[in-house]
Amino acid sequence: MTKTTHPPFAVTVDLVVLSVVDDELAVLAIDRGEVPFKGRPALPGGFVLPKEDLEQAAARELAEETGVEVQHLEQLGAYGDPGRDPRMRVVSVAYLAFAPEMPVPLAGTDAAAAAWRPVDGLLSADMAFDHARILRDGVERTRAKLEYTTLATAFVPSVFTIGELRGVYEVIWGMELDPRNFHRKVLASAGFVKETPRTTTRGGGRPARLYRAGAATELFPPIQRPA
Amino acid sequence: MTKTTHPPFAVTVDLVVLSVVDDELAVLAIDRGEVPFKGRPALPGGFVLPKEDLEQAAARELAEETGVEVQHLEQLGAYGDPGRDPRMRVVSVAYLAFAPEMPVPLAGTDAAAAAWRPVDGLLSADMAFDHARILRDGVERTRAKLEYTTLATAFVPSVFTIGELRGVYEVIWGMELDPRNFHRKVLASAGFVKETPRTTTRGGGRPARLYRAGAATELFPPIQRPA
DNA sequence: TAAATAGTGTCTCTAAGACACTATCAT
DNA sequence: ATGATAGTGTCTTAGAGACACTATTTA
Repeated sequence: MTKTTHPPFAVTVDLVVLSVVDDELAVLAIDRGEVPFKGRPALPGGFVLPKEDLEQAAARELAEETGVEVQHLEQLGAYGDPGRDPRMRVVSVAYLAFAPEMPVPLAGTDAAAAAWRPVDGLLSADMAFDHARILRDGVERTRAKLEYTTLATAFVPSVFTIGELRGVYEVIWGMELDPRNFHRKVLASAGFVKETPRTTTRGGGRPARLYRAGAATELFPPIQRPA
Repeated sequence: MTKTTHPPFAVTVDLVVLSVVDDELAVLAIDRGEVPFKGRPALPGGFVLPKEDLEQAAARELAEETGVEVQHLEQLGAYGDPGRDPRMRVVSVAYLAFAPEMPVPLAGTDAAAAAWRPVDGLLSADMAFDHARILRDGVERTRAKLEYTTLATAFVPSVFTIGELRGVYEVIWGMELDPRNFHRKVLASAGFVKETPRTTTRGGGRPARLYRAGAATELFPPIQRPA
């Protein structure tokens, strides 16, 4: 390190929390109540406190602003262009998380406007700061991770059918998958899903076997994304 | 964002610059001249200036501290545990870069000790701060990227043989690869390498055709890493 | 000559994609 | 019965890995 004096920065965390709602990829967003970017959609987030680590800060802000709790937070990257916040020099560390379809998040004390919003609509809207870029990066990472990890199970309830799991892939990849080949591939990927004795007819048609998430976190063989 | 006042942080960049030197994976490291961690090996890096973006800061620090210039810098992640620097709260954004085998870096004005050091040895040594963790993350990212990108060509001179390219994979993955299958796979991956009319006997044995890097950045089909 | 590396061909096996076919529900 | 979704089987083809074999150099 150089001996240059260290200019002061603010450090924040921002959260990209994704879910599949009504067959659309959705993200938790708030409407900004203050300038700058007043009234514009933004990702939840806030300042890191002096004694907490970055991931703790992300979990705290998520709970405070949206009432949502997630199992796993994954760092997406740091965003620090000068001028990304017009008030001061801010470096934001973005985190990525996933939630199954769930009721409207409990609006906390902080930002009553927290809600699931379709990602496509939000990316066409004018998001605050560089949040559109962060969101795009989060979606891209998510699409890639579906291929070689068991991430899809984070988007469905604890008990689910193969068809519902396929729906997650279809919504996030934005394409239809062959139900028969998908079925075979999921069962062939060791530890992806674990059979339960139960079935359901909630999708209509022949009753579908219900599964739980298996022990694996990496998929082998992967579920490849068609070109 | 919350309306909490924003505690002051210092923001730095750290660099993981990898190369293959003498058939070993090596990283640019300096020896710290000051407390804390005086005399211990560390990654090059330094404070981000008020008006520069993070990647610019990384490129500047790399040039200042080591005299090395690289074509491509890739963000590895943010490291911000409280206590990672005993002097103050510092969030460091780590960048990853690659260089072909080259002479000892020109020691700059700043840290005359900058040198290529074998990664294995450094990870056993006591690196300053959390630099061992950052280095490990950088190596892991590099191993993964060899599979599905043309990254390996960044480790060889502009003109190279398939055998030399295989050497990069073998050193970074720490395993031997079948020369015949590797050869076939490289040529089968469209745009990975571009034939030149020349050959060389610098490896001994039958003269090997020389290639340049091709136009592709992603490999299809990938060069899969054996289990 | 032997030893070394370069390069081609061939065989087997796995898995991806296309899709025929059967199974079991609701209406 | 029809239509929907679930699930199995079969065929073709791409690509991974094992490895026999040939080519061309240096010592």
